[in-house]
Amino acid sequence: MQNDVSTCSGHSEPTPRSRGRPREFDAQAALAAATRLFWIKGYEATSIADLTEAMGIGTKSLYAAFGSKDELYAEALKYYYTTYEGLVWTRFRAAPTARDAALAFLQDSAIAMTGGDCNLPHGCMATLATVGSEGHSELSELMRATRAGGFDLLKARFDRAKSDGDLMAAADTTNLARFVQTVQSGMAIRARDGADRDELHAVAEIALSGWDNITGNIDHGMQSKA
Amino acid sequence: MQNDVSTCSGHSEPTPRSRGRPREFDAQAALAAATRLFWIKGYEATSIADLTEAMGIGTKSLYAAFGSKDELYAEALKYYYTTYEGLVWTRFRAAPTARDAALAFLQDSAIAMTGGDCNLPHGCMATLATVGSEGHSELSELMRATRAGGFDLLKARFDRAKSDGDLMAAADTTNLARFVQTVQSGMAIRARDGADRDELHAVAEIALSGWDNITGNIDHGMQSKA
DNA sequence: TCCTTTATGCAGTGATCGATGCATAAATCG
DNA sequence: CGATTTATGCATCGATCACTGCATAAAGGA
Repeated sequence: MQNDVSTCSGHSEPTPRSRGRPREFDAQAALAAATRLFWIKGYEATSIADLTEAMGIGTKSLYAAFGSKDELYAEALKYYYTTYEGLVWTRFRAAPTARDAALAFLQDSAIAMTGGDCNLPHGCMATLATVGSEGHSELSELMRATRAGGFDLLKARFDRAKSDGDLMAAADTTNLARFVQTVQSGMAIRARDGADRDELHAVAEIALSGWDNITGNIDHGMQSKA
Repeated sequence: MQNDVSTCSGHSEPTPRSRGRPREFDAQAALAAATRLFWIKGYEATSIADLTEAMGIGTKSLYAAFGSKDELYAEALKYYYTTYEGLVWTRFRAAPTARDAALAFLQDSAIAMTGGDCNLPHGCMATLATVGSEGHSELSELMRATRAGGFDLLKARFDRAKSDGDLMAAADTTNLARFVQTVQSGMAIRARDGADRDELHAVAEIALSGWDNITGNIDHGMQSKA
């Protein structure tokens, strides 16, 4: 159900160029290699030399095909998202209730962040990427937007659940979505630190164990202190 | 027991050197400036030139006082921890129950990660630091150990709660501590992305809203799917 | 005062960073 | 076959990286 991953390979002719010497490498495969490297090491710690070696091409070909390191990173992030988003969001989309959706999202995140069914790098590229605050403002904003997209999906699903009668009208879907997003972000850090799949699954389970309390009486069931 | 924070200022003579030209700068203040810079920008994105400017000293003095960039970072991390750990763990230690302790930890983390009472950098230096996987293996391990220390404190407190009768004997304190740690890690990422204090407080509140379900019947209240 | 010790400022070390110039190779088009 | 267009390999660019050598300055001990 979650194998949209099939889109990751199978590109034979990306753009049939009419004239000039044909490209010697598979741009999709090279992008996949670059994506994996960025995913593992992050933007700043990945040098052009690292990339050319992993992609199996020279610097001239890299710049001819992708323009610059920043543009390559942006392409890699897009590739990452389109290739692997299904791992995390497919069951979420098919879930009948908001709670099932949230649980599926966190459970599948636990799987994806610990390598998926093949041995993907651990952790979430979009969540953990630093892309230093100074300079790279475009990339920094792109990352932020990518992360914000996850929040939007969660909140939209929870809002829909209100129409379905699945969630009470008083439920704070914004804070609910923020909470789920925060747990997933935390799982990314734990995965990077070596957490195994069982640990992350347990976290997902615990995170939603108070769902009824949360969605029912979020504002008067807790004594807010601050 | 917990207010070692007093050590952050008030150092007049760190080590009364007997001979030679005296140091012209305040090593503690310089370390504080370096810590702040590392905190904001991370290890890789902070250059020696950035550091010397922020610390107000030359490179020769920096290396004479701290040895290398790696050693300076290790000192900064120690300074960060000893100076600010009280912000997050003081109320935790004084809390009468495990639940109160966990809530205090998350609430105070929300405050600390959004600037505290003065304008500290947002996010958690120990959680968000990358310190690239390659090279820097010592620093990388130091960061991991620092993060693991938080888990140990949480788990120890929850284990103690079992003796107090505060938690049921069947409660899974390991997964409980991992969950709280994961939520706090996620808060660090949200804070770096611009989340305000109210949002993080709401997350803390929601995270513990299922406490009774978690601690009481963690293993049969949920249907484990994976 | 002279010697030793430590600290500082300036200039510069080799290494690596991201990115390019240039000559050449390989394709299509006329 | 030229002519044009695109791709690649090699050498290299200037900038910046973490870090140091050297001369000098400022302290204590004799």
